[in-house]
Amino acid sequence: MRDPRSGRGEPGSQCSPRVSALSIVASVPSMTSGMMCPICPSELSLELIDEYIKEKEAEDPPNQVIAENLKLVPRSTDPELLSQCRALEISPVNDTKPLEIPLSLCSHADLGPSERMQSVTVGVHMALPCDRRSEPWCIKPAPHSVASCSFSSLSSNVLPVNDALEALLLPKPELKIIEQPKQRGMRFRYVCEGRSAGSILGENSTDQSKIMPAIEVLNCDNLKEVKVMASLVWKDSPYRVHPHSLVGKDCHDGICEVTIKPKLKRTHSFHNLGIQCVRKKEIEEAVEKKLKLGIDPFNAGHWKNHEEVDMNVVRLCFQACYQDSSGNTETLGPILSEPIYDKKSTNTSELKICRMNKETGQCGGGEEVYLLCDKVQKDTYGVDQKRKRGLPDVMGELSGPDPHGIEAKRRMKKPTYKDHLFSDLTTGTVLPAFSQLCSMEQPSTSEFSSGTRNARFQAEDSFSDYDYFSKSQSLASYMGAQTSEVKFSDLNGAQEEDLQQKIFLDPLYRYVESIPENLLSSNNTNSSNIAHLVGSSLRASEYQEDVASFLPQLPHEGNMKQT
DNA sequence: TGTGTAGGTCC
DNA sequence: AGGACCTACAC
Repeated sequence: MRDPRSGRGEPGSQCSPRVSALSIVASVPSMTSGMMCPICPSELSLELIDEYIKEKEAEDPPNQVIAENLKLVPRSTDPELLSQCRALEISPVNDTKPLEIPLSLCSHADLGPSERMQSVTVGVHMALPCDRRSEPWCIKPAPHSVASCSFSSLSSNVLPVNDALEALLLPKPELKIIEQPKQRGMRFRYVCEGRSAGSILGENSTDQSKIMPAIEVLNCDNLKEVKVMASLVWKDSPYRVHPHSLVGKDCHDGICEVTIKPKLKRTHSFHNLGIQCVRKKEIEEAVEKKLKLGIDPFNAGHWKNHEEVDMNVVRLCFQACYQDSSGNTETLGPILSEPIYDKKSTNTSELKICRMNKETGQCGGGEEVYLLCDKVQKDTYGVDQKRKRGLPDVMGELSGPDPHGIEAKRRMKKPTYKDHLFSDLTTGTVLPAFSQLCSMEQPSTSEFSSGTRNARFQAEDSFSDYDYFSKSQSLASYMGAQTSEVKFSDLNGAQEEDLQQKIFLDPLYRYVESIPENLLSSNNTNSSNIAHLVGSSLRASEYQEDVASFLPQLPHEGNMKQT
């Protein structure tokens, strides 16, 4: 068999049609056992190809570059092969039209129909549009790149013909991100913090198993080495260079450079890659420095209004370069990771529930659960999605026809607010912020305005944004999937009207919905219909962290306390 | 001028 | 790693 790296093979052996920088079209109406493959080292066939190219060169001068660069060396005079090779046809090639080589001489007697046609169009290599000429991945595109550098570099003076054809027919190397960075959870660090900037984790990383962002270079088996560079760019187009820097292992000047030896390993995991942020007043200086070093993957250039840049989010940008078999430098990328958000920033970190007034609810519904949250965002992260789920518009109520909740109170009789707080002291944790509100009787949303200033602001934030509760979606989804139908009449003592009052925390409400009928028998008393949020023995601050762990155990009965 | 908040620093 | 603190700035 043919060695994919050396391009050497045994005459007469079978080989698969290769595709590479040129489009190779194998149109084989029929295969004859014992035929020779022109791609394998069958010198006579190469001679014929050479002759054919010369003919085409005469007919088609614009493709002269091909004929100049591709000169084939005859090595065989096998008459049988000669007759087969006469069937070879090569069409002229230009930037848009693929070179077609019918592989009618192949000895693939056992090829299926789908294997007889192979065609891949690979255009002109995308050179990086930047001015970092000193760096290998910043090569300006040639004015008239014809079917890539790897093709134009073919020269009989430099390469044996098999290598030349190998270069033509191998798939083009490709740069790929195989492990995206974790988007949230890492804090950008200032230089003044005098510490490591930590490590960007991979999206699949867990506490038990650390996984780092990783890239892979595909189709690079024949390459000695591939240099990979990572830098930081804006989250959005035009993906300008970001003032923040990558720091850590293999980093310098705000970028990270590593060398991959594909014969040993085609992948690279970026360990100890941190993000060091610059102060706002240092943005311009940082950007200038990078641009002077030629770090500008998308050639997005200079930008004057430094307020434009979002300092709380970056993308990793990967580029790679390698030398082909003729010594020409080829580039891969740039490719972009998913955005990485600064954990410290309120605007980009995940919402966190710091405190909640209770973790249990009446099965009859109609209760309110109050959450105090940290990292409440004022952009619209996740809001639209959750609003579509039909959660109540609490802030909207304040500007609605019943801002004080008087009409709402008149319509329903619900437990007093004190009841909410103290109805189940065995599990609920009444926290200071709420204790300031305890004297109020069942407040409507607007009544929070009459609380202490601190509590009011916390409450407003919490209520307006409680639906950010990131885990609630997965919880709600799970519960949605588990929901069994509950007839209102089955709920002992509960009125349909009560049930139709959605409580604030949607997952809890769905939880109530999901109560199996056998737990809602007429023997139950009103007070027994208490739905407990699983993990309610946790302090509220611990609750959020634990949601994920209890989700898989959520069959109804096991998570429902009867008190 | 008071207040809240984002940015930045310290521990 | 992440909370606390300080400061500058916007409103």
